Order: sequence, then C-alpha cells, then structure tokens
Amino acid sequence: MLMVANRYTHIADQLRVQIGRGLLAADDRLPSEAELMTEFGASRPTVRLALDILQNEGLIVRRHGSGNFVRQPVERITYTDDKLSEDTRTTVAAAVKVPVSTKVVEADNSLCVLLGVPRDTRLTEYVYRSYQGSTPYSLARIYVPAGVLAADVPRTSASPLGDDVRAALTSSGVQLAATQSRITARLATAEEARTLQIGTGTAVLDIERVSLDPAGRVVEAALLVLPSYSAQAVFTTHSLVRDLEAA
Amino acid sequence: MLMVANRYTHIADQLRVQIGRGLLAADDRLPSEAELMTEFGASRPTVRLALDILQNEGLIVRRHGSGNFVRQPVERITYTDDKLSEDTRTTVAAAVKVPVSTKVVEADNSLCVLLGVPRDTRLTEYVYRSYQGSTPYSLARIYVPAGVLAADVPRTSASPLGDDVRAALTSSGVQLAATQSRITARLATAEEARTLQIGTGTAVLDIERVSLDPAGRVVEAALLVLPSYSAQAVFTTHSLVRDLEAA
DNA sequence: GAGTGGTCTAGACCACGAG
DNA sequence: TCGTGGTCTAGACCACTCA
Repeated sequence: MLMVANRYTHIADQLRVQIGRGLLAADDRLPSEAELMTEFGASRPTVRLALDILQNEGLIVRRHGSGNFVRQPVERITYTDDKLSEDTRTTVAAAVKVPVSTKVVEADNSLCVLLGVPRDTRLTEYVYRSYQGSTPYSLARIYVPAGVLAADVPRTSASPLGDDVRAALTSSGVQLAATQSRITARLATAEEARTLQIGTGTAVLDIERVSLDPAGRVVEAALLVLPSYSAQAVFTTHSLVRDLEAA
Repeated sequence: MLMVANRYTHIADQLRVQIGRGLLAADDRLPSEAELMTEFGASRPTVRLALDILQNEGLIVRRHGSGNFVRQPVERITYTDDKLSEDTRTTVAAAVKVPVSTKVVEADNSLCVLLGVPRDTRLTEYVYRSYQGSTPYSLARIYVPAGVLAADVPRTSASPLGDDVRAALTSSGVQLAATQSRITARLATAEEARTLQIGTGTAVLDIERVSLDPAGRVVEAALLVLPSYSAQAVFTTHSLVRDLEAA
C-alpha cells in the first residue's frame, strides 16, 4: 500500500493551504488549470484530480467557462430533533435567505412508500432552497397530504429546512405524536450537484423525516439534502427514568 | 449544462446492470481494465472513471495487482438511539463477525475535546471491526476514561458498533443520564479506505457519540465510521406529553 | 472570438499479487 | 515472471461564458 501522497493529493494540499491562509480569498478565482499546470509542473488530468478533491471538500466551486473559485465558507447547519422540546429545530447563521415555493403534486412511488399513502394521492409540496450569498447550500422538500389542513407558510423563511411547515401544522391544531428521522450518507446526484453547485463526488447528508399524528397517520414528511461540509445532525437522549422522577 | 450522460457514466450504467442481473455474481472478477477498453471501445482513463463510480456505490472492490471484483452485498446497519428503551442498539445481520481489540491510550487533541478531559488522560480503547465474509464493513472505536470502571467485554461480539461497552458499563453500576449523537457525512480518509476496502471517493456516515453520567461526566465516547451504502441512522421521537399522560 | 473548464484518447511507467 | 491495477503525461476536441 502506497503511503506517501500521490501527486494530485500533494497539489491539493498546497492549494488547500493557500486557501486556508487567505492567499486565495473567498470568491477569488483560482489560477486557470493551464496556469496551475505550469505552476506545479503537472499535466491537466493531474491538476484536475487535485481540484476534484478541493471541490468535494466544499472549498472551491467550478464554473464551466468561467473558472474555479474559492467557495464562501458557510456555517454548518445543525439538524436536531430534541426529544424533550418535542419539535425539530435547526440552528443556522442569520444571514441566510430561504425562498419557498409551494405546489400540489401527486405521490410517486418513493413518496407513497415514505408517507404510507396510495399512489397518486395529492400532496402539498414545499420546496426550500437556502442560499448564503449567491451559493446555495441546502435543499428541503416537505410534503403534506392534501387531507391534512395546512396553514399557509411565509414565502421566505428564516429556517432553511422547512420548520415552518411543522409550526403551521401544530398551530392549526394538528398534533404530532411521533417523528422518525432516517439519516444516510451518499454522493450527490447529478441533479443535486447542479442545484447545490457541488460535484457529483461530493458527499451529502440525506435525511428522511416522517411525522405521525396520534392516530398513526403521516401528516408531514421531509426530504432534506445537505452538503456534507455544511451540515450535521445532532440527537440528544435524556434518561427517561430520571425525567419521570423529576416530574 | 450537459444533460445526456457522458461516456464513463454510460459504461458504469451498463456494468451496474450486469451486476444487478447477476451476470456478474458476487465475488466474481470483472474483466480486466484492458478487456473493458476493447469491450466498450474506450480509453483506460474513461473505463477507470466508470469503475470509480461503481466503487463509490459499494458495488465493486478493487484489488491492486489482482483485479476488480463484485462486492458481496451487505445488509444495511441501522444505528438507533431510542429514547424509550434508553439504550443504543444496532440491528444487523446475524452472519457478522466482530473481533474486538482493547488497549489503553492517552487522549490526543480531538479525543480530549470530545470527552471533555485533559490531554493525555488515560483511556481504554475498544476497536470493533466488523466483517461480512471477507470484506470489512464497519469500524468503531469506543473510549472509556480510565477512572470509570469498565467490565471486560467479549473478544468477539455480535454487535458491530460496540454496544457491549455500554452494556458492560450499566451492568457494573455506571448510570447513563444522557447521550448525544453527532452525525455527519464525509468522504473516507485514505486510512479508512484501506481498512474498509473502499475508495477515497466513497461517502461514509460518521457518528460521534458521547454518554454522560448523572453528574455530567463523560463515561463513554464512540467514533463510528460506516460506509454509506451499508449504513443508516434512525431516530424516533415520541411526544413526551403523551408519554407522561400514559404514565 | 478568446479563454475557460469538461471530456476523451493513446501511451507510458510503476507497484502489487499470485503462480 | 507476468498480468493486474495505480498513476501520470501530452495532446486533442468540445461546450460554456463573457466581452
């Protein structure tokens, strides 16, 4: 097993240091790949492998026809589902813009499995795309079955992950008895890579969440896709015995 | 934006279908890269990009000097931290071997931050490496501060994620008051890629878990690294109000 | 149109693994 | 030793962006 770094890893390391030290500031354009070839005395495929690494770490954005740019560092989104406060919250930087789009769709195969409803059930879909500056950094789709009364949600939100929808549900009298979050890691799909301006080799945190009312019906489901370098999920469990004794 | 698949994606699709249909069975060797070049009429870098995709999906294992092999499909590990049953469990296939190695280490920078102890504090480290057949598929490191009494754990375990350690702690009288799990997605490090037989482009689920006793001291911390295609984390929240009323 | 990144090719050399 | 995959090169063509 080769222990010393190969060439492209070495080039990536050097560029990472330059970015870390601010020699290449946020939104700066990196030298063109041709310039990097001469700077490091390497061929283009080698240079591009190094850039792949930085892209997958979320350090650069590649723009076909324009150049490679240092990505604006983003605060990490924390997805939490705290058992005591009984609601799902996300902490996030204040300077986040989240436009919301709403439409009615019919359940496809994956959605009807997730929600436990028949195919072609009508669902209200809320799509949240959050941006920090000009770069997108999260994608959230929330689904509410048409039978469930859903109050209107704002057109722009302070929460990137669609917490408004659950808030609107509870404020309109819908009780949430149980919530299950399923978290996986995977690489971005081609479509996600486009909308999130990341590479197909970038890891994302994939969160599927369903909320049930006391009767066991699904009243809300969420599909969250978060680039790995800008997200984490935190779950805290308090001992139930201790809580009950305190009560 | 180019919508049609590029060449290497197309080759990966065809090979994926062959694997899915069983034309290439588990543990079979794929045609050599030279053979794939002629089969698809592509150059070697293009063929290798296609193989990269399959490797990152967990479908093949690459063995330098030997060939590329179809990976044995594995059952997905589910990491759960259920509030009501108050312990951390993992469901996993029965046919899993988990050798355990134990030693005493001193806390480095990241460990003393995680555990909230001074640097160079002595810790007992349990390393769990789980295998299905000959291929490894999870890596777990559990740390218990030397001050905390830890009963011995078996040399081989049925649980790939080190649940034995928590069980040993509670059975020796240590109370666990709160547990926090922090979940992130990222690409495998070079070292993890070697031990887990995956590529450095493969996504992994990274779980950091700390458990506190009633006094707020950390009595156990776990670092879990799970290949994305073989793992998920599931958290269920039940409404506390409803639980208290039922009690 | 000029410059950029995205893709692909043909060929080379090296490191590893198994007979 | 020989076939395998791991790395790197030099060059080409195309697609995209922007002046």
